[in-house]
Amino acid sequence: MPELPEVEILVRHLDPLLRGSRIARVEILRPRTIRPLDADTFRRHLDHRVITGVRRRAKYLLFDLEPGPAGSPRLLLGHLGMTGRMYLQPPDQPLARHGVVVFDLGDRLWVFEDPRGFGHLTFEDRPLAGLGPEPLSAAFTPAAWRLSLRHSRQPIKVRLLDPSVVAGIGNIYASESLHRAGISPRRAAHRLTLAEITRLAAAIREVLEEAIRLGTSLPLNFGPANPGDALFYYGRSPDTPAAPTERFRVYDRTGQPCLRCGTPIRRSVQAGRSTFDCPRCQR
DNA sequence: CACCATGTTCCTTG
DNA sequence: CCAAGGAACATGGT
Repeated sequence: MPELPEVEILVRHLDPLLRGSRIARVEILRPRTIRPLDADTFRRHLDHRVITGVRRRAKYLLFDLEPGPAGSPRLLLGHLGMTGRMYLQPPDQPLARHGVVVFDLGDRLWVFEDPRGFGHLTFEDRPLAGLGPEPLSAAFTPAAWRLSLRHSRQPIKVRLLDPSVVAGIGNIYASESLHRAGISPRRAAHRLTLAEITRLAAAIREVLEEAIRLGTSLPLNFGPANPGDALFYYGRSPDTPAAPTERFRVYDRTGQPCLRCGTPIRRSVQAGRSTFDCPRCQR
C-alpha cells in the first residue's frame, strides 16, 4: 500500500484505535516477517505490553510502547514493503489469506497482511538513523537540501528514491513531484539550479499534502472485508469504488495526454524502475 | 509463458 | 574508499 501519504493516512487511522490497547498475545504466521530479530524474542517482548501511540517516520510505522520490564524495547517498528496492510477486525472473522502477524488485543485483532512479504516488524531502529529530512517538516528547506544533491551525477529521479536524500518518497511520488516542478527526471542531480531545487521541494510538499488530503477526505475502511480501500493501489477489486480519477498526473499514464499540455506521457526505465514524464513540460 | 508491480538491502563492478 | 547498477526477497495481476 505504501508511500509516505498512505502510511501517514494509516497512522492517523490506527493511532486512536490502538492507543491504550494491551497486547494479549502475538501470533506469527510467517516468521520471516520478523526480521532481523527472531520470532520468539519478538513475541516475548510484546506480550502484555500497552501501545501508547502510533507515529510515522519516512515509510516506517512507529508504535510507542508503555515501559515494560527492564531491557524491554520502547518502540516497535513496522514497514509495509510493497503490499503490506494493517487493520483491526473482530476476533471471530476469518483471517486474510496473507495475514502474516496477528496481535490479539482481547476484544479485537490487529492484523498485518502482506502477500508479497517485503514488509517487516522489528525493534531494530538503526535504519531510522540514516534517513533524510521529512519533506513535510520545517527542516526541509531548499538551502539545506541542496547540499545532499550537490555531489551526485545520478539522475534526479533516482536520487529522490534514496531515503537518505529525502524520507518517504517512492516511485509514484518521485515522478509526480518532478512533473509538478517541470523538471526532467533525467537531469543530473548536481546540475539542478537553486531555483529548480526550490521548485522541486515545494512540488514534493504539495504532491504529498494533496495525497494525504485526498486520503483523509475519503470514507476509508481498512478492514479485510473491504480490500478496495479506494485509495490504495494494491488490492482493488472490480466491485469496489474506483479511486478518484486523475489522482496521478503522470504515474501509470503512459500514452495518455499530459493534463497540462496534451503531449502523450512517456514511460522509461531508470535504475530498473519505471519513470513517467511529459517530454514537453519536463526538460 | 512473459512481463509488470507502491520498497529496501546487499553484492558486485568500476 | 565511493558511486552506481543490478539481483534478491515473494506473490499476484494482466
